[in-house]
Amino acid sequence: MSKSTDEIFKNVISHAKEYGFVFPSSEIYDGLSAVYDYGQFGAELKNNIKTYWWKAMVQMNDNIVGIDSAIFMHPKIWKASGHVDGFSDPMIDNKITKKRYRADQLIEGKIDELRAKGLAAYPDNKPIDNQTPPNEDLYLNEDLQKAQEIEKKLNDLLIAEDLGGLKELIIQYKIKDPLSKEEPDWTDVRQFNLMFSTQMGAVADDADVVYLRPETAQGIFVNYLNVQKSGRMKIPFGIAQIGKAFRNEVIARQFIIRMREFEQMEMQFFVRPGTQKEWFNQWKEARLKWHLALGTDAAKYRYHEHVKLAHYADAAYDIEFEFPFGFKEVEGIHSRTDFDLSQHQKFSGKKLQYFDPEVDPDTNKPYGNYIPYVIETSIGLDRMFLLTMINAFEEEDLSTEDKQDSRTVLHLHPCLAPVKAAIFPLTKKDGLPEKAREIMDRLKIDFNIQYEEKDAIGKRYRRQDAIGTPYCITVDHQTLEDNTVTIRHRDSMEQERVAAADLDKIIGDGVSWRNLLK
RNA sequence: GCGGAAAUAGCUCAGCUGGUAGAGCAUCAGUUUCCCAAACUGAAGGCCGCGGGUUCGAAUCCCGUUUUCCGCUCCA
Repeated sequence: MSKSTDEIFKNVISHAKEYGFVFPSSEIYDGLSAVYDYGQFGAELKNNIKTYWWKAMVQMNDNIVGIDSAIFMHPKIWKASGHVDGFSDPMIDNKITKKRYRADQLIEGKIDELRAKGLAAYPDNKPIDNQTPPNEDLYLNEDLQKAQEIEKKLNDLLIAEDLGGLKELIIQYKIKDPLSKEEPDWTDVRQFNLMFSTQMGAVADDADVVYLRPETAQGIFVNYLNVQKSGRMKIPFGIAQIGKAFRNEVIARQFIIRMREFEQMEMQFFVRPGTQKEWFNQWKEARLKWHLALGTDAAKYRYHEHVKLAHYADAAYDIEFEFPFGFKEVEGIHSRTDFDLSQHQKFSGKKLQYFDPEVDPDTNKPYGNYIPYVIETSIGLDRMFLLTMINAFEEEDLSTEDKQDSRTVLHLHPCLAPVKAAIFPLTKKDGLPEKAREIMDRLKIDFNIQYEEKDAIGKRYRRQDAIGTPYCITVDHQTLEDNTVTIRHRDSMEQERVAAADLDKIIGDGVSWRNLLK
């Protein structure tokens, strides 16, 4: 990361705060780590991004519908999804090297080491899978025995969630810091629960633990049958949702890139098994197009293929954006197989099958009952927000030979801009304010409009540039005579004189969703 | 959570070896101004992050604490 890009990122953050886009949460109480609030313009921009997504996904696709599921869900859902087990890790630190490890992985490392050593004792009869000795029962040597013994203890401790036991195990078998030859000084093993839990019910004794959802997807899966039946949906079809999710990140930093409370825009697309690859490719392309339609330089985007796939996936790509601190994931497109629905079928005991009456040309019979496969598109709204801010942000040098000059401008797509137009009387007298307000009262029905009469006209233009307002309309003395105004364009800073009556159409065309969705 | 750095007006900062807080911009009121910032007059704005200690006296020295930044660790 060069200094200047680092600088830009810092400037975007302070710009976001200074102009009412993003504030640190609870700031007057010293803040709350990794939690942020969206201010007056941030909320508008965020809403506009949501609208763009919702229109592109739900409104433009007649086989996709949107839902809004609750954040609280039955605790069993997170057992079924694997989050209860997979989302909490026992961690241990070496006080000497200051390195942190997952305690279970440290022990597994020891097991692997012992195995390798033990297996080396069978030179003539190399085991095929590098794990099992040639004849386990007969020839278990000391190292292999020990490996087996530790493995069993590890599993027991993990199931019992015995953190003290894990530490004892590490000390007992003299497990070293893999990165240091020195004798390690271990801290206690601590559990990092990535899911937030809370209690349901006012009386604590009776209360069951419920989790704040760590992803919105499960709210879609558990409603899959409701939506399919009530909407008479036919495969392939999708369910979209925008909503908050919560993760207790070990380290949550880098502004709104990683927050404890964040918002996701997800769509789960249900398809016939065997067709997932084709749909996966289609959504992978469609989603990148959605990003590029905003006019972002394509070179700032790239796909990143997951080589190591999660247990439920058979393909996964991320869409990454080049932030000032490097390429980071903004959106994931994952082929989730039938894992989630199968799990929920198993844990809930409810059949989640779909009867497909279409005839398979190969067998001449209907496809019949199956659990659909799922293609997921999941975009982080807050990351999209930051991406949009960074991409739009420019400190423009307008200096001429006689005068130093610069402006800070957000080149937001007009559809996303928080304020669509600002209206200024050129001066505060001669009836210009009244005229300007009259025009504004008409425009504000359709558009988010700001009115400003304070300060020099140039200053007012620059203030609007800083929040990305695409149009500034100025009422001058000529307006009083012939009802024309000047309209000034943010990016070019050029002005034209138009009839006040044409403003609705000019602004309307400029901020129309047609520009993005056509 | 660990290590390093930082914290003074809304923002950017100054404030030397301890002597009771200052600038520019921004804000507010007014003046000026017929189209691209920083014109004029005036005003307001500070638990010097918080708590404790040393001292006659602390923004300044010491200890603790909180928050932020930069690394490390984690990331479905």
